[in-house]
Amino acid sequence: MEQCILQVALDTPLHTVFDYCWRGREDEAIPVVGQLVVVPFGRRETVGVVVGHAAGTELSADKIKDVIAVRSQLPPLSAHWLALCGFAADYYQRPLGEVMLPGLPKNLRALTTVALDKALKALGRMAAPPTKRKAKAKAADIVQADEPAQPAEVLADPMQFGAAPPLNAAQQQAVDVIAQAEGFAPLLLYGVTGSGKTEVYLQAAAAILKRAADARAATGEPVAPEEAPAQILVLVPEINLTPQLEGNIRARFPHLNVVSLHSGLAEGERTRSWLAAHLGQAHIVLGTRLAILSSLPHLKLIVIDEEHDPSYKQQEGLRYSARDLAVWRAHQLGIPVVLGSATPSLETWQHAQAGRYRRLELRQRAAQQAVLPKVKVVDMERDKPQDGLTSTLIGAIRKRLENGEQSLLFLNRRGYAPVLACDACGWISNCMRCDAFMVVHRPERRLRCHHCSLELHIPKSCPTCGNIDLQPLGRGTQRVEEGLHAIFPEARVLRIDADSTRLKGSAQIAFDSVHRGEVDILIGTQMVAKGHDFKKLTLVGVMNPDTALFSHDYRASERLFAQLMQVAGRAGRAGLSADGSSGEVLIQTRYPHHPLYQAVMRHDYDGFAGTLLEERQQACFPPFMYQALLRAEARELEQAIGFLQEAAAMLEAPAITINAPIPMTMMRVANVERAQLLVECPSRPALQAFLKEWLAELRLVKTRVRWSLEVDPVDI
DNA sequence: AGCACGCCGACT
DNA sequence: GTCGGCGTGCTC
Repeated sequence: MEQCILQVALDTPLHTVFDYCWRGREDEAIPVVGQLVVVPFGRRETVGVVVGHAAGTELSADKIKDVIAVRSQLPPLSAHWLALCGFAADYYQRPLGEVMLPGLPKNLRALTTVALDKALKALGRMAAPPTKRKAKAKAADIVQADEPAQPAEVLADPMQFGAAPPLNAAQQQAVDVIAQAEGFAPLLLYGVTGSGKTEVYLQAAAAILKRAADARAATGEPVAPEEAPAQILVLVPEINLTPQLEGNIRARFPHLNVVSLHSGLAEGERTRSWLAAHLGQAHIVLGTRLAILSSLPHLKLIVIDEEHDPSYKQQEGLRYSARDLAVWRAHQLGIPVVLGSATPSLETWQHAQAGRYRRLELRQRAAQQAVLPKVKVVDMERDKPQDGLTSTLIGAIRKRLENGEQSLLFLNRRGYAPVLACDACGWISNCMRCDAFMVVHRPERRLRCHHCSLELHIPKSCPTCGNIDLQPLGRGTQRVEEGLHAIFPEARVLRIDADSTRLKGSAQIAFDSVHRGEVDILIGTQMVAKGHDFKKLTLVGVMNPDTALFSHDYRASERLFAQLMQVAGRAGRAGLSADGSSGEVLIQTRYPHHPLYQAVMRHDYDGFAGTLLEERQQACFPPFMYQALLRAEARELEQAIGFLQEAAAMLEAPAITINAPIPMTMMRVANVERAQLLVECPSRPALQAFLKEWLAELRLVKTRVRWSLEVDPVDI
C-alpha cells in the first residue's frame, strides 16, 4: 500500500497549507501537485489543491486525516498556474487557498462530481475510470459505444480565418511587432478611440495561432485534433462588452474554439468554458478580470483592452489587479502582453516613458473618413440649463433627430435625484446606517442607499415637520430621461444604467436595440461610455462632470480625463454625419477653462499625462511611490482607530512611512465605522518585505476589530 | 470564514 | 425546566 503526506491548499483565511495522508493501492499513482482532492476539514468536507508532498510532518499522527477522494478525471493544474497563484498570494498577502479556489467553477469544488463529469463529457473528455474495478471495465465499454461525434468545424482547417479588413500602416506595424515578439514583451498599444485596436488584437492573435499551428505541424508529433496549438487570453473591463467582441471574434474565426469567462455565466457554461481553457481546447478565451486566474496551458498572448479601466482592480476579497497579474503572467511565460488604451493608466504610461514597455501608436481613426470628434465645452453659467440640458445641447440633439442619427448623454449618477430635501425645515434624506444620502428612485417610488442597499418608500411628507412639499435635489439618469421625454416627445429615448439592466440579459437587449437604430437618444452612466461601437451615434453630451474636478482623491482627475476621452470616443466612429460634419462632443460645465477640459478638447492625452506625472512625482504619489492600505472596521470608530494605532507602533523599517490612522471618507457604512492607515515606500520590494513581517505580527493580535490589507490601493 | 461549544435571559 | 443570544476557539 502506497502512502504519503500531501500538502493541500484550502479556501480558508488561515495562512497555512494543510497536511493530509494519502493511502492508495499499489496500482494507483500518488496524486501530483496541482490535482484537486476532497479532504475532511473540521466538521465538513471541502475541495483543495495539492501543492506539495512531504516525507513527514511536524504534526502529531493523530491530527492527520486522510484524503477522501482525488479528482483524477481532471488533469492537474500546471506548475505555471500554481506559481501564478503563489505570487498573487504573496504579493497581496492572502492565503494561497484563497487565491486558488474561489476562482474555480463551483462544479469543480462540489463534493459530487456529477456536474464535472457531465461537463467533461460534453467537451469530449470521458470521465476517468472510476476506482472500482468492475465499474472500470464497464466504463471502457462505454467509451467504445459512445465515442463523442467530432464537431464538424473541428474537421475543417482550424487556422482558416474569415476575411480581415485591410489595416492601415500603423495597425500593420503593431500587428507585426506583437506577432513577432520573442519572449516576454510588454507592449502598450496606445491608440485613439476608434483607431481599430480590436482589429490589431484579432490579427495579431491570428498570426500567433497560425505560427504555433505551423510549428506544431513541423514537429510531426501526433496531437489530439481538439488541442489548440496556442491560446490567447483577451480581457475586457465590463461583462457588457463581451457579447459584441465575442460576436466579432466568432465571425472572424468561425473554426476556432472561442469561450468567454465572466461572472454572468450560468454554472454549467462557466464550467465548460473554464475546462475548455484548462484542457487546452479553447484557442481564444475572452473574459473579465477574473479570467486572469484561469488555467491556460498553451497561453501565448495576453491582451488587456482598456488597460486603464478601474474595473480591472478587484475591490473585495483578494484585491488583485488583473492588469498587473497579466504582466506578471506574461513575464513568467515569456510571452507578449498587449495593454491597449486611448488613455493609459499613469503606471503604464510611466513604464512606457521609461522604456520598460514598448509603445505602439495608432494616432488616426481606422474607418474611412472617420476623424476624431470635435469636443466643445458649454458654459453652464452663460447657457442656463433646462432639465439639466443647455440650449446648445438641446439644439445639437435636435439636429441629430432631424438627421436620423443617435445622441448619447452621459451622466455618471443613477437614480432620479441624489437627495430628497425639505424646504421648510432643512431635512435631507440621509441614510440612517451610512454617511451618505439616500437616492430618489422615482419609477420604483423608493429612496435607496447605494452603499448599504437600504430601501424606504419615498415619504409623502417630511418626517420631521410634516411639510408635504419635498424636493428632489440634483439630477440622475432617471430625471434626465423624464426631461428628454418632455423636450423631445417624438424621440425614442432609452436609459441604460445599473437599475435599468438589473435583469439578466436586459443589458444586451438594450445595447442591441441601440445597434439596430431603434433608439434616438441614449442616456446612461459609465456603462454606456465604454468600448461600444454605435455606428449611427454622432453626438455625445456630457451633463455635468464638474464634481470630480474637486475630489480629494488624487486619482480623480486621471479617471475623469480617461472617462471623458472614452465617452467622447463613442461619437462619429463610422464616418462623417449626413451633413458632412464629424462627430461632436459637448461638455456642459461651470469651468470651461479648466485645463482638464482644455486637454480633452485638444485630445491631448500626452500633454495631460505629462502634467499629472510631474505632479505625482513632486507629491511622491504613485507611480513614484508604492502603497498599502490597512483598513479597520468596528462598531465604534475609536476601536478601529485604536487598532490601527497599535498596528502602526508595532514595527518600523527604513524607507517605510506609516501615516497616521484616519477615518475613511465614507466613515460609516451599514452601521460600521471605518478607518484606515496608509503605508508608503518608494521601493516595491522593500514594501513587500515590510508587509510580510508586519502582517505576520498583526495576525497574532487578538482583536475584535475586523481588518484587511490592500496592496496598491486605488481608492484612498 | 464556518462551525462548534459554552454559559446566561424569556418562553411552553 | 428548554430555546437561543453571540463570545471564543479550532480547523492538518
